[in-house]
Amino acid sequence: MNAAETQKTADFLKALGEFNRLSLVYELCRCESSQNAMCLCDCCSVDASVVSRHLKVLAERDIVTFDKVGREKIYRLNRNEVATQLRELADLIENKNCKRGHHGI
Amino acid sequence: MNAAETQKTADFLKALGEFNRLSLVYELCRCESSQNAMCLCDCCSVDASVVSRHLKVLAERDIVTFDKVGREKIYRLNRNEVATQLRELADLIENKNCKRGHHGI
DNA sequence: GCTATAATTGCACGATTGTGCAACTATGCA
DNA sequence: TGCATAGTTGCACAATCGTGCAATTATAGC
Repeated sequence: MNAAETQKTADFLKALGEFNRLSLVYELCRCESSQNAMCLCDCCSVDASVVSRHLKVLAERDIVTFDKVGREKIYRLNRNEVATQLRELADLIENKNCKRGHHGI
Repeated sequence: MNAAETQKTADFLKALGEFNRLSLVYELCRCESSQNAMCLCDCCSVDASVVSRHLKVLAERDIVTFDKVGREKIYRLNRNEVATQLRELADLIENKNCKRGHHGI
């Protein structure tokens, strides 16, 4: 596990590890349909500019994606990608794909 | 998903979402045997006091546990618990256990 | 064109966080 | 009893972060 990979994983977890951002993720998770940013504002009681910045962070980590429709941005959760990343980390931590080293099992 | 649960999950992810803390987790993951704090210092080049604080954070979130042996604290990773939490979140995000709502699928 | 709405950006500010150093506590060992 | 080692804590500081407000950009609709 090199430093760049570790940093990337840490950034991913950090993006999810903030109350309002995780609330946005849950909100997108709950709704089958995609949501624009204004709609997402309702789920966490902060200014629209704050939601905008949080969504930007989530998009930078590929946790959410959006389509631009007119003047709106329609966000959706990257369910598979996020779930896969979490499961890969879970597998790693359970040592399912660690090479067995000098100590043996 | 109530606020307290969301906060708890966010705190868990935040604890993992820092470079040196995640490095400590990886180090504990890599070694089959448990490690004391001084040994863990080697994996991230920071002061011992910093490692001490990071391990405290990880222990508070039940990511690691320790046994006190003499003047040493022998740390081990709570593999199953951490992996389970990550997988539960993955399942939630993939909507495996969300009730299908007003929009239908 | 003009106005309303969606979203972003600049700015400021307070709070939190990661860090190193020095001092401290606690335990093992001679 | 004295010294060495493991680990923690207090303090200070810089950096990051989350936030609100005001101004700005961009687009839809009249």
